[in-house]
Amino acid sequence: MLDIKLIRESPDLVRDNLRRRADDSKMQLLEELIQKDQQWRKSLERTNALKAERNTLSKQIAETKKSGDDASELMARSAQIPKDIATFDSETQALKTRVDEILMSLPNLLHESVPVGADDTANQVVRIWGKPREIDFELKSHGSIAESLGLADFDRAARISGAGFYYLKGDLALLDMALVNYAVNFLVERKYTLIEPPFMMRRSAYEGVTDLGDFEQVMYKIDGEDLYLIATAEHPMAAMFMDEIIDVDTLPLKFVGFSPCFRREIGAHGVDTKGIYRVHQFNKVEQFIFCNSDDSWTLFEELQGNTEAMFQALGLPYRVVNVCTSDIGTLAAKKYDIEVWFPRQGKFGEVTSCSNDTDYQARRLNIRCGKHGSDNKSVPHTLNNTAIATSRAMVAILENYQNADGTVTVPEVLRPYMGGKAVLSRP
RNA sequence: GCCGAGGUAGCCAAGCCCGGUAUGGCGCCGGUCUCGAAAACCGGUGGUGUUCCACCUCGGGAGUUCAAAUCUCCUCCUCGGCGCCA
Repeated sequence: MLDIKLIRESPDLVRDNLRRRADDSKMQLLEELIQKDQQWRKSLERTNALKAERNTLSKQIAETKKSGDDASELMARSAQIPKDIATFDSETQALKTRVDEILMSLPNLLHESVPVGADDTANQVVRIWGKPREIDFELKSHGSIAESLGLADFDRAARISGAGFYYLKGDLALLDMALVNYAVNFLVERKYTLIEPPFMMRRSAYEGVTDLGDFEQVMYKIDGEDLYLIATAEHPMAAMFMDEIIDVDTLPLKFVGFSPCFRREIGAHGVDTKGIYRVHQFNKVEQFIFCNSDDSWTLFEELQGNTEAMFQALGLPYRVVNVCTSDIGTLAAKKYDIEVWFPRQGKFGEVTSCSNDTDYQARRLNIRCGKHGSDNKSVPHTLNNTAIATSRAMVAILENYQNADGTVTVPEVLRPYMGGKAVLSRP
């Protein structure tokens, strides 16, 4: 959520920023917001004047009665006011409701370095790390590797849960847990506090952490309950301090969360996406930070550095892209994606996403920072980055580390988490 | 799921029966004092607006009333007990 004061004081700054997204409907909403906000303030003023009159009369009545005099004339005058107040009040509230509604639907201000573009081809490559292995045999897709080794069962999963689900078996299930443990240990060593969050959230909390469109497109709702399955551990970590004031001396708060992630939308199917590339459920280790506004750009690079260090240790070639205006979404001011090399598809694919949401997400959640009782409270910045989403990471490992004989080598850093195992083998 | 008790400012409480517009303590911020700190004392410490002023705020909503934290109804949430349970 944007600061309404910023919109009042510097509407052109907001307009110019929004123009970069080339979204006419949002621009119209902004203009409506500016207009309705002015009307709301006028309406509020009139309503308040009436309430002031009522309060004054009320006080006089109380005093008159206390001194034993007759207050019936004052009471008769006062009796007219509530009707007028009710009329003005409902008008004021209607305007305010609309103002808030628009405010919730406007996107964050973009950082100046975000590239402008109409689709993801405009994403800007920031750097490339590593070189794809030279492979002189016919590459298999991750799904057929896993199936032929007996390490995954997609058909039975589809029968009992539908497409987009999976059974992982034996060493592949172990690899999943190894990736989680590796990422958690890596970040705990760097002083991030491990969080195991709730896997479901109420709507009121969820509206603060994400785009309203996600409710229709992405999230699973529990039937008959006000509960949604989380799409990422980012969400419960962000909402953790909803409606609170964080003691400024404790910032920055650095967390590493672990959770399964549930998502309805899985997109296109195909021979290379059969398996665990696009799924309704996957495990993910996620980084999250609350910090002072001055520190967020430094910490943004720290989060990105953490994840790159892990993918380097895993020996997976990747590139980093600066995500463009059409692809960045509503919350982030800037976003880096890591795209790992998928040899079978012969292209880079997204495996992590690092966002600086500046004060936008915290304001939606009504989180402030400062000292209790002091005047200078402000809105903290929030940042999030994937550490490792195990599903995509496993696809990358299966494809990049596959051998001519159909086996898969285990990346060295993961072996301590797999009982020293160097090769994935049939159960 | 059933029964009970609760929800008041950053935290803890009072006020509710009997309606008259938010009371105290802790914490925190500022000041006095001090070489500095502690203590003590003084002031401040929810939100909004056109900020010397006014309005709103006692979980949320509706109602009664000139006037609601207080009375009535609805609703949400939390805690405790029972039930179920890894």
